[in-house]
Amino acid sequence: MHSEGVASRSADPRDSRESRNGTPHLDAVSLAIIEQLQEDGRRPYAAIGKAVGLSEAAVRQRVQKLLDQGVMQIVAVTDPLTVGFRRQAMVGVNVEGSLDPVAEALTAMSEVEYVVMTAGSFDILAEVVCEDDDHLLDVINKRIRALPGVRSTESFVYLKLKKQTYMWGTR
Amino acid sequence: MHSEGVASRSADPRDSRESRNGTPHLDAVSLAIIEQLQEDGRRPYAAIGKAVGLSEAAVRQRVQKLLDQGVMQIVAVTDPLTVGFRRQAMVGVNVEGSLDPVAEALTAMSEVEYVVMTAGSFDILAEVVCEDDDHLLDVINKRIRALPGVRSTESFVYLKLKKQTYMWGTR
DNA sequence: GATCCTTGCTGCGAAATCCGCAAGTTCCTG
DNA sequence: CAGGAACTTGCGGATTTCGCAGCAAGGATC
Repeated sequence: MHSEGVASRSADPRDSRESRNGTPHLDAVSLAIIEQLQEDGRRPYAAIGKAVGLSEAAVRQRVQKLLDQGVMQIVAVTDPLTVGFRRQAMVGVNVEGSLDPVAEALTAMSEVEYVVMTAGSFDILAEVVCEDDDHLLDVINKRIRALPGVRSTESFVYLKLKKQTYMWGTR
Repeated sequence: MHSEGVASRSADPRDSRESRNGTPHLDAVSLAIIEQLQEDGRRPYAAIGKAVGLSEAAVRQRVQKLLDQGVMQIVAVTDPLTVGFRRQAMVGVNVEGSLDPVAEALTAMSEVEYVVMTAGSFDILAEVVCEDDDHLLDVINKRIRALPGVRSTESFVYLKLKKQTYMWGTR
């Protein structure tokens, strides 16, 4: 009952509650704004406002807030291959002891694009982006396996990237 | 000798050659433009031009071409959790027969964000983004495992996303 | 080597957008 | 009821975007 439509005047951008990790919930209007910017990160505020039923100024304020809160970022994304990174791999890591130090160390590596803790036969999955085979080998064998707490790793070298989307909420 | 500096007038944006898959190579200036837009996808062309040593119009043309060619896209990216997708998983898939049909089928699913063919103990890795446990269960057990050619799957449910970057080339 | 053609860059107005601000309204909360 | 938050409308001025004409460099052709 707190939002009878996308253009409802009483919609609260933060939707009162907060989720467990402290990140704010988003109402339908902010979702719609994000979807607009997922289609085109440079779309003008007025056009977004027309699409979601808000004034240009309001959209501007919302976008700024979403960016400040870190809920969303507007960036250029590329196919790594095109930009000169020819070897990528997903690395499954098994850890003994606490996961956090290992995850932190992985996060600190510039070659590591993606770090996620998982349930399953790996404790951590990390995506590595490298310039060539030597570089990849170096990162996996010399740096990741050398981290204290790392019991074992398994690598999945990328052969072909088939899909890469950034369209959460746009379906 | 075809590029003695970032601001060189004779730098060829396509760098003459093409890579094996037909995607054009990028010269240093285009790389620099991409880096600027990776920091802020809405940065004005004039500011980028100042940073990379090009006129505003030239930057505009280059960016447009990069977008048209599909080398880069400017989009809003979010943490899926914040946008209401509470369950994510990486799914390793083993296939009997040819990989392509399976990869295509995965690519066609809206819940699948990421599909990559790999070397290693999985043939394909797919990242799945779902709203809740039921949704995730449905996608993995009913839809992915049901695909013809899928021999087995193994799931890694995400517990915590530690890092997510889009900064290829920005190091 | 002269010519043609393509590509990329510059420079420049005109149009559109962004940005900050102020006043007024509505709704919710303490 | 007072206070706060969010939105709207309206407004200029600064900035940015956009389209176009002109020019220079490089390659291809004859």
